[in-house]
Amino acid sequence: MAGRAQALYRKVAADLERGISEGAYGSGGKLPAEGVLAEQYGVSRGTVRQAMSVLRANGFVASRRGTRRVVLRTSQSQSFGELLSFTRWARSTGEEPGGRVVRAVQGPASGTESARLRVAEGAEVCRVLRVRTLSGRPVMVERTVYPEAVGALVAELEPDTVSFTVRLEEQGVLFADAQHTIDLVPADATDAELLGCGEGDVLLREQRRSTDPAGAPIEFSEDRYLPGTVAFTANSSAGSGSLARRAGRPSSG
Amino acid sequence: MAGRAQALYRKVAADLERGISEGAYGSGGKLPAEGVLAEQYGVSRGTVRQAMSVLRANGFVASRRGTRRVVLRTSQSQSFGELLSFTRWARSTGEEPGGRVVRAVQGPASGTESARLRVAEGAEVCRVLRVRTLSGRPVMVERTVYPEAVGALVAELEPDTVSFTVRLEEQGVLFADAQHTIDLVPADATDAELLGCGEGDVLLREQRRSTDPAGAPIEFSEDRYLPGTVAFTANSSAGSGSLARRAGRPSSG
DNA sequence: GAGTGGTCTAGACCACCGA
DNA sequence: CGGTGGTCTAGACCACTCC
Repeated sequence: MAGRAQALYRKVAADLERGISEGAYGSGGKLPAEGVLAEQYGVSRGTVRQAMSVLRANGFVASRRGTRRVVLRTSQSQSFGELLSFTRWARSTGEEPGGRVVRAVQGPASGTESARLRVAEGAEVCRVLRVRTLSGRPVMVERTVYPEAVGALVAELEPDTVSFTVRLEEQGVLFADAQHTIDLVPADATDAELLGCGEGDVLLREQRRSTDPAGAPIEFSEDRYLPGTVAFTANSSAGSGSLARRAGRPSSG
Repeated sequence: MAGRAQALYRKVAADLERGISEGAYGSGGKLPAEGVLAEQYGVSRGTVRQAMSVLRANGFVASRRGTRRVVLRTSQSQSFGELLSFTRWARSTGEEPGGRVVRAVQGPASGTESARLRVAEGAEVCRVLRVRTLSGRPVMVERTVYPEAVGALVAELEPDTVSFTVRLEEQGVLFADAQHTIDLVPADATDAELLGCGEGDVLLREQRRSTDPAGAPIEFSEDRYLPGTVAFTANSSAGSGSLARRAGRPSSG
């Protein structure tokens, strides 16, 4: 009963998510019991529970012993790809994304870089500085470091390539996991010039370390957004929250 | 084999997390196979997999078919309580937390408030404005709205109560899930006065809607931090990411 | 007490990775 | 080709909620 293009439990989860976002159960409404859903979909209770764990992780339902699951929110969820790719995100919001490479250099990894990319200190890495635009308006400055193997692919891309992420995926680079840190940082001279703001103005910073299915780092990126251009959302639960709060500036750049 | 204070899979997960953070497998190292762990802990493979799903959700391991799981990070993870409670968070970082109620009023819920707390429009809600301090230094302004039942408990707390969250939990209010939005917002006159910054200065905003195990909203809070005082971290994966990116100011306050 | 979700087991087959 | 994780099933017992 395995070996399908898409796992059964993912189809069930997707179907339930569709139902929820279409308001089939209402906001705060109750989902059918596991047993009922199992029969409806013709699957075992275990498969229904696997689907439910996806919905729970995405913040759609609350669940506890003794009562049926309750709808927590009805909005659609965003995909992993839209989180990693500025281009995909922009398009999903109806905006026209753009990007321009300001600088791309190769060189030996610093101590910080080698730790973040898990390569030997002094190993060659590829650094790219880009401005990202929405409908021509600069909104974000992106500083990305790639390990040598990925950097070789990046180096072959045209400077005006809109989405590096999409191109890398086409080359077989798979993004599987990412760790993010979100905080504030004052704009430096480069940020100010590229974004058209004042030096020292506060920007929203997202640092991101993406890894492939084998756990090997693909990129480390530091993105700085102008105020009012972006918001991040997350869900957390007592069982296992992915979101956490840290003190001050953990790795000020 | 059920009916324990803590589920077996949670003990296994906690034990593995401890091993990982103590470097027993190294950074980027491989974990033992599921079958091996099942035998070691004397549990079934299903229980080991449940434990692994916790580790995966918390960003500790990457996993794929064909090879053993790989350690992604070795740092300790924060608890759900430390995410929701400013006080617990501050103490976990070695700081001395403080809080002062600036204003606490009751009144009919606005349209926005009623939607956020899932109460009828015009239903009584309790609004609290507080300054939060670290070692006496103001770092955050907190605007929280409680539904009437919770507000009644809050109203009985002393104004200098350090942690409302902890006191509410003592009264039997259980926090089970939360949805968060993180973005930037300019300081208004109140923020500026309470935080000692300029009006219009950019602050980091976290909006949070917490619900109990039944899915009923407990609070809606809007917290505004001074730059350099806080950072949020999150993990996401292709399977089911809890983090997402949204456009502009989704619900500007 | 009936209904429901939480936990655990045992076993099966498959897809994938790497030697 | 053996080892490993991914998926699915069937069944069991328990804790909890609500009537």
